[in-house]
Amino acid sequence: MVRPPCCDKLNVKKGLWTAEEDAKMLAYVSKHGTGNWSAVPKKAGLKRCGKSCRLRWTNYLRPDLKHDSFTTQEEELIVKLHGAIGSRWSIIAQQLPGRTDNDVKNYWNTKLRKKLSERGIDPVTHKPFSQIFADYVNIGGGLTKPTTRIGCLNRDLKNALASKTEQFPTMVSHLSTQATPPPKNEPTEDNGNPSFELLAQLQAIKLVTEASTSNCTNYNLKTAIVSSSSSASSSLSPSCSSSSSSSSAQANLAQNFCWRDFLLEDAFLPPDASQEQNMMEFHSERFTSQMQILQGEQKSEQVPRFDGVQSIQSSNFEASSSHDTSFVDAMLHKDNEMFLEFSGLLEESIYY
DNA sequence: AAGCTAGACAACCGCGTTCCG
DNA sequence: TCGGAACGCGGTTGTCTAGCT
Repeated sequence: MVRPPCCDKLNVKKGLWTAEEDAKMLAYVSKHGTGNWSAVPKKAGLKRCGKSCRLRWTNYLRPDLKHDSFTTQEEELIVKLHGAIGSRWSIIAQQLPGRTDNDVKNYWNTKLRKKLSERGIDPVTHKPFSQIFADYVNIGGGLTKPTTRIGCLNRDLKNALASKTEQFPTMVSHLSTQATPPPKNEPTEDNGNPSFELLAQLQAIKLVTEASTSNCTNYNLKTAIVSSSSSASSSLSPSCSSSSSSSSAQANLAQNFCWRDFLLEDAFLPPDASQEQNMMEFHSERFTSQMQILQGEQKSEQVPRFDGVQSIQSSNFEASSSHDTSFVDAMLHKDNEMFLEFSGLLEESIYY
């Protein structure tokens, strides 16, 4: 890869920042503000690349950052949002004032993932492991190529399987003999469904936060959106809403999409929802305004609006249950389609 | 006391997107 | 319209530290 010009110098310093460097950085920003990071090292007298300066500022030096540990409310919000939109750390961090995407990401990777696993919940799908096991057993008999399925199981689940050997000896043994690593490009943190757009993601977050303020926390709204959002276009910028090529696809998806297919029982309920009231109301308001802006943009561009809120509220919401078509089923269906379409390629990669 | 290990977190890397001349 | 630079994001790696043997 070609290094950015600002990072091209051999004498650029790497590694941890010293207090002296921090002081220089702070002095520079307080005087000139942020922006044009490539010029910052020179102007601030730092032997760092601009990228490193920006990172240090955004992740550590910014005065509005919290440096204390995460609260229970923050923790629960992260879990809910991760369930709703996957590992979109920057978006999640926006809902946590004073936290950066790096903070949230690190906290998730070091604490929350483990915590969920210990509670018997798969941190990727946010479903109880037992349910995933049940799904697997249910579908297992009809599979012609079980090795294509196991790739869907993420490493947390596999780890959990390892620890559950006593409870599920037959299945674990089955998996251990048939498991093959997923293809390099196979998404493991999301579900591989076709893209939905930023709007759907924002609506997902709104639903999550609003659900937490009301009494309907029994519904796993977050998981409902996983399928629509976590494999959305890699770009979350508003421009993707204006993409003409995606508009028709978006309309089709909106027509064919059924939230019910992805609704599950809530796997992670806050111990005391009332504690979150203020925080959730705050986030809900923020999202309402964000939504209004986005919806305004969409109207002006004549892009069909996918109204996930209405979809859920109107008819399908009350029908959600874990015995409906599940997230795992949807993944497997997609997997089947891909296999049929690229059978030659997949055969090669699976049976090596 | 020394060595080892795991956890926490800071920082880097690579890549996609956006901006701008 | 195009190409390069800048920016932003998510995944990964590196470093430090506390606890254990």
